[in-house]
Amino acid sequence: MPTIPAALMFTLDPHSGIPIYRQLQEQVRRLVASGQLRAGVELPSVRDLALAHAVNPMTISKAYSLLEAEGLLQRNRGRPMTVAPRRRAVDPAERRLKQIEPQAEALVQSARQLELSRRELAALLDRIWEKEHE
Amino acid sequence: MPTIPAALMFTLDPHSGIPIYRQLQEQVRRLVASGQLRAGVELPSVRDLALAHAVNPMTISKAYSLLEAEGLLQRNRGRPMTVAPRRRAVDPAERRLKQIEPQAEALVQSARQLELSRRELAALLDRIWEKEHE
DNA sequence: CCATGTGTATTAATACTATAATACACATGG
DNA sequence: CCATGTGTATTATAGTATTAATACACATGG
Repeated sequence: MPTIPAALMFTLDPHSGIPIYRQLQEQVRRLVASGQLRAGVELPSVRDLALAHAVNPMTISKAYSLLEAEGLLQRNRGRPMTVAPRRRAVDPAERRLKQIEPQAEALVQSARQLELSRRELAALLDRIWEKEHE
Repeated sequence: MPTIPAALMFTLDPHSGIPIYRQLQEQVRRLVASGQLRAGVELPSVRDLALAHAVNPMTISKAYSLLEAEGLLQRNRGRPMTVAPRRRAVDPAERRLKQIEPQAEALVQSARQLELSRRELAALLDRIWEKEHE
């Protein structure tokens, strides 16, 4: 039996303006890319996730379906979704950096529009990094 | 006559998944907060912006209306929108940092889910910062 | 066998986003 | 005066996002 509710691996905010299914989709992508979700691992059930985050089950299912279409997840009839077997177990750092790049570019643009210095931005990120140390 | 098309102050991407009107809204907020758009300055016309970014004029108008409701912009019948008079000309760094915080938190979360190190993230941001040096 | 657990398909309803084509009220400069 | 420039209101259409309530097919453990 799972002692830690796996449904809490994810952060879903219905009020963030970003579609819920896409929040989930991107987080799964990252956890798989980093190997925190390895091939064969079962994902939280649609109903559990939906319940834990007060969201409609079909919204979760939509994310799962898209991830299956991407080849990241594998559907198993009557059984939980699993992480699909992959060529590489873990994406090399270069690929993972590529994945986060657009988000980083957007942040830099915001910082410049706010006329923050590079050091102010770096300090902010350090502070947040510490605050969320696991 | 304006030599530099002011419409290009903004970056609008219809395919980013973020509503266009909100992209514009947030960018204006930041430029005002930093004083790059000072009180009294006229904003690009709805039609110019719409044309320059291949977007519907009403989408721009929606952003302007929301910004006017926020008190950041001022409508002048028959005349271009202007930046509203403000108590402070420029937000102090603290307020500007507050404004970018959620975006920074999201980036840190992504980096952690990708199991990037703090230094890898910092290096990426430095690289992007240099690349977009004005 | 069957209760319980998977994910999914279906259909309906609602809200938000964006486009489109007009039309209007107002201000300004020639 | 009036062409031209503002922003806006209106109406309609389309696509997307989300919720909701069922129902189904399959797998597993007792």
